[in-house]
Amino acid sequence: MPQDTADPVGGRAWQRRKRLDHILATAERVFAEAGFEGASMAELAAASGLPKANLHYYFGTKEALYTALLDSILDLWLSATDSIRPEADPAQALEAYIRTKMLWSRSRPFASKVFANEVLHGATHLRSYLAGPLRTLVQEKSRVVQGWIDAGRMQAIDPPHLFFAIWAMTQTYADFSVQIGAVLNRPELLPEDHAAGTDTILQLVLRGCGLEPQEPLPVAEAGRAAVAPPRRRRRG
Amino acid sequence: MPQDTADPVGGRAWQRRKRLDHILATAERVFAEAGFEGASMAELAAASGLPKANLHYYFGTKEALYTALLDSILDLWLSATDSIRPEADPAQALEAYIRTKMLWSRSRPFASKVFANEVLHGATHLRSYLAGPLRTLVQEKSRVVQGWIDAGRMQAIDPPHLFFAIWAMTQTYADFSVQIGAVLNRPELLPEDHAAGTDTILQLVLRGCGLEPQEPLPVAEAGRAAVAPPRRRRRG
DNA sequence: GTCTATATGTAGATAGAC
DNA sequence: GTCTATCTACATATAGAC
Repeated sequence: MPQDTADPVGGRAWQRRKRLDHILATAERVFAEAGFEGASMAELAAASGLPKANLHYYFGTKEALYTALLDSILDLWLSATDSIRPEADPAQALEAYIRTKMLWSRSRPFASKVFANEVLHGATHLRSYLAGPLRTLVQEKSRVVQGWIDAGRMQAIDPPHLFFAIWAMTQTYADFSVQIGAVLNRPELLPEDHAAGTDTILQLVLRGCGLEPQEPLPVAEAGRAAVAPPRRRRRG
Repeated sequence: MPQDTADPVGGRAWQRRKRLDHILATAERVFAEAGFEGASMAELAAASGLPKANLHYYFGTKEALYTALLDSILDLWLSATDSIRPEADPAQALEAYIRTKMLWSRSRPFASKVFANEVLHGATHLRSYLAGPLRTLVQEKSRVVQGWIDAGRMQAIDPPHLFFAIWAMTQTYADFSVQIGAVLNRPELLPEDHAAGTDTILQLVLRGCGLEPQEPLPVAEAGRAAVAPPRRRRRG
């Protein structure tokens, strides 16, 4: 479609950006489902409704498209730990972090899968990110957690490994959703499955860190996994 | 495949099996690092020191080789939950399960990665396994855990989601070892990293399920308070 | 900017000598 | 059983008309 010549409000740049975003959004899904090698430019073109040549026009190579996609995902990734600050309440901060991560597993499962696939296969395109910004972030947030421990505000635990555990537990609801769905006997995960997962992770992390759940929620019995047997309250 | 007539000690069949195992062992590493699509028959042949044509002679197609590899991994997978039996002590049973899974992440990281890659990309070759034997196993073991909960022997928790959490936390030390290594600033994970991970996971799961760690380390410090921070080293 | 037609490499798979 | 040489298909990437 031909572009107009008058462009008073940045219409052209805007249209270009819109197409780039459209291609990236499509690529996120396709690369998530097939991996980098498994996805072909023909498949990406078909999925985005464009001829192959257009993808090359916009991104040059398949690898450039892929790294552009990774970059757009990383922008999102680093901002999740905002709640973990020295002055925050440990239980509230960890709960907010876990809920944020679980929300992403539900809303951006393809982004999570692309990231997982890249790390799984050696993180060739992510080495500098992992050893740079991510490592720095973990060090910084680990000092915050260690500060809480030293102040007697929570049980001692190895902070970096606590983060590894939280990442693993939350991202598994995106990366391994096929497995979880098969075990729960569902074609795909339901919101209540994510809710049950969130509750489970919160219990493990908060109790595991000596942080009793704030106050048993009045509606805590709602939203359990359908496959799970009914839950009794406490022992005794 | 032509069978020989004279085979007094099974030498030929044994040699054949030995070669198959050699190819599968090599394929486990190559498929783990590159994924199914990313690995080529030429690469597999080079890695196993055989001509390409031999791989085709033994397995027919690349996909047949891959599914044979998956089968050999699944054989291993289902046996880890043996410690979870009704009459067992919940803390000991869960600890044994977690230690077994962590041991596999250390000793068979490639197997874990192949499995992870397959699930990540839709589990095309694993659907019947996930919805069949695995689902059955989880249901069975979930009943055991629910029995412990109903008997007041542990804190209430959603059993299937507890298993998802344990799988995620333990397998991340194989599947995402590159990320963990980068954050910990190591070229590859050390035994002590796995040990620290095991301790962290055990703490989260056992305390999270209301199961105090069995016996505090014999390193004195009499009453290790539940929430107190015993972490600080000797001060002076 | 867009898209058809095509160049060029490499993949999986096999034929056939040994 | 083993391995070299080769076939066919499809991958990425591009040339060049519009």
